[in-house]
Amino acid sequence: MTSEPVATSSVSALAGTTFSGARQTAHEFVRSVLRSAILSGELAGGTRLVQAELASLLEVSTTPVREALRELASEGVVRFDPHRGAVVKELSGEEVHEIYAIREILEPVALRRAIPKLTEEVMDRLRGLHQKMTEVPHSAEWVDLNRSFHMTIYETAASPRLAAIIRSLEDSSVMYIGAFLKEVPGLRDDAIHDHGEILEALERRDGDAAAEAVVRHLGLAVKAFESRSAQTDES
Amino acid sequence: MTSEPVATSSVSALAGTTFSGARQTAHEFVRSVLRSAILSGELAGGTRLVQAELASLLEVSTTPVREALRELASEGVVRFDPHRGAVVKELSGEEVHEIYAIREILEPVALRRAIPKLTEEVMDRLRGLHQKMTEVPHSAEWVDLNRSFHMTIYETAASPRLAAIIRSLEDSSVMYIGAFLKEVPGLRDDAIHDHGEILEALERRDGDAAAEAVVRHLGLAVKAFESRSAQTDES
DNA sequence: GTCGCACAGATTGCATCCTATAACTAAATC
DNA sequence: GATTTAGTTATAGGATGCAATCTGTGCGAC
Repeated sequence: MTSEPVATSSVSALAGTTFSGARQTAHEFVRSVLRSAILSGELAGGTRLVQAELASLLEVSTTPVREALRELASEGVVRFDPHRGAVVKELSGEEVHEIYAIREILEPVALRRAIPKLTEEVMDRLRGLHQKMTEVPHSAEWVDLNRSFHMTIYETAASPRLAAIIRSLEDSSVMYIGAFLKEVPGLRDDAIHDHGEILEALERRDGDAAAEAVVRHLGLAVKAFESRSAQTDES
Repeated sequence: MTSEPVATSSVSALAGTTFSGARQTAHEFVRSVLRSAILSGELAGGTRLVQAELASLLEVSTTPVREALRELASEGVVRFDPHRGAVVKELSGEEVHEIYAIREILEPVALRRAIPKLTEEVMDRLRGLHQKMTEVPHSAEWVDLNRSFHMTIYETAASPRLAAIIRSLEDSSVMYIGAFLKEVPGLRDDAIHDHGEILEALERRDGDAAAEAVVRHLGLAVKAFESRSAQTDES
C-alpha cells in the first residue's frame, strides 16, 4: 500500500478542508467538496475514493461519506460498485460525443422556452455575467461563470426537469473535457463571442438565432475535444 | 399520534417483504422494494416515508434505508429534505406536460439511433414482448412489458446516457399517471396498435415512421391525462 | 513454469447507539 | 385574544464497532 509510482491523483488533495457544520449536513458537505474537486479536475478520472480515507481527511465518519458517494453516483460523476468501492468516472470519447449530442438537442429547446419568460432582471444578470467573463482569465472562476450564464437562461425556462437534465450533462462535460479546454488557445474568446451573440439574440427575442448560436457554441467544445484527443492518440 | 382520518396511503402496505440477502445489498433491496411500490401506485404521492418504520418493516437498519431514499431522491421519485424526511413525490400537471414534452423530443432521437443497430435477435425480443402484451390484460405486468418494449429499443441505441434519461422520465410518468391510465377504456388497445406500427416501421428500418408512431403513442398518454384531470377538476 | 487454491489484509456494508434538528404543544406575555 | 417563546417529542443525521466481501499474494500441485 505504498503510493503508486504512476501518479494517479489522490484524495489527499482534499486535506485541510473542514466541516464547520454551519447549517449544512455532513453528507452535503462531503458531496460538495467531492463534486467541486472532481469537476475542477483536482480528482482525475479513475481515482479510487476510499471511504475511510475520505472520512478521516474531512473529519467526518464513513456514513455520510457513503451517502455522498451514493448521490454522486446517481449524478453520474462517480462509479460505485457493491463491495468494490467508488472511483471517479472516466468517460470515453463516445460518451462525450453522446453527451454533447443530447445537449445540442435539449439546450436549444430550453432556450426557446426561456425567451417568453425573460424579464429585464434576468437580462441584467446575464449581461453582468457576460461582462465579468470578459474580465477574468480562464480559471475555475471563469468556468463557473460560464456555467452560471447558461444555467441562468435554462432556469428561467421554468422547466425544472429539463434544466436538471442539462445541468447534469453539463457537469459531466466539464468533468471530462473542462480540464483540457483550458489549453485550447482561442477558446475562451470564441466562447465569449458566442455568449455575446446569444445575448444579442435574446435581446431581440429571436429564438432561432439564439438556438443556432448555442449549437455552434457547443460544437466549439466538441471540436476542441476532437483535435485534442486526436493529438493525444495513444490507445 | 393517532392515524389521520383522511386516508393517505401508508408504508404498511410493504409488510411481509423480506430481505433474503442473496447477492444483493440491503440498500439495493430497500430501493427496489420502494421503487416498485411507488411506481405501481401502492405508495401514493405525498406518503411520508419514515426511516425507522421502513427499517423495521423490511427488517433492516435505518442506514440502508436512508441510502435507498437518497438514491430515490436523486432519481426524482421521492423528495428528501434535510432533517424533515422523505415523502413520495407528487407531480403537478405542468410537470407531467414537461416530462412528456421532453420525452417527445428524446425518444424519436433514441429510436433513430437504434435502427442501424437492430439485430434479428432484438427484433425477435420485441415481437415477443408485443405478442405477450396482446395476451395479458392491463395490469402491473402489462405496464412492465410496455416499459420493457420501449426500453429494449432505446437500449440498443447504444447511447447509455440517453437511455438512462428516458428511463428516468418514463419512471416519473408511470409513477404519476400510470395509476389512472388503467381506467381509460381503449388505451390498452390503442397502445398495442401503436406498438404494432412502431414494430412494423422498425422492420422496414423506417426511422421517420417509427418516430412518428412513438410521438403519437406518447400523445395518447398526455391526452388521456388531460381528459382525466379536467374531469377530476377540483382545485 | 503455470495454474489453482487458500489465507490474509484491506475495504465496504450494516447494525446499534447517541446526538442534532425540527415540528408540535402549551404557557406566558403583550 | 393573539402572538411569541419555551419545553417536549418524534424523527433524521452521524459515530462507532463488527460482519461480510473482495483482492492480492504466496504456497503447493500438476
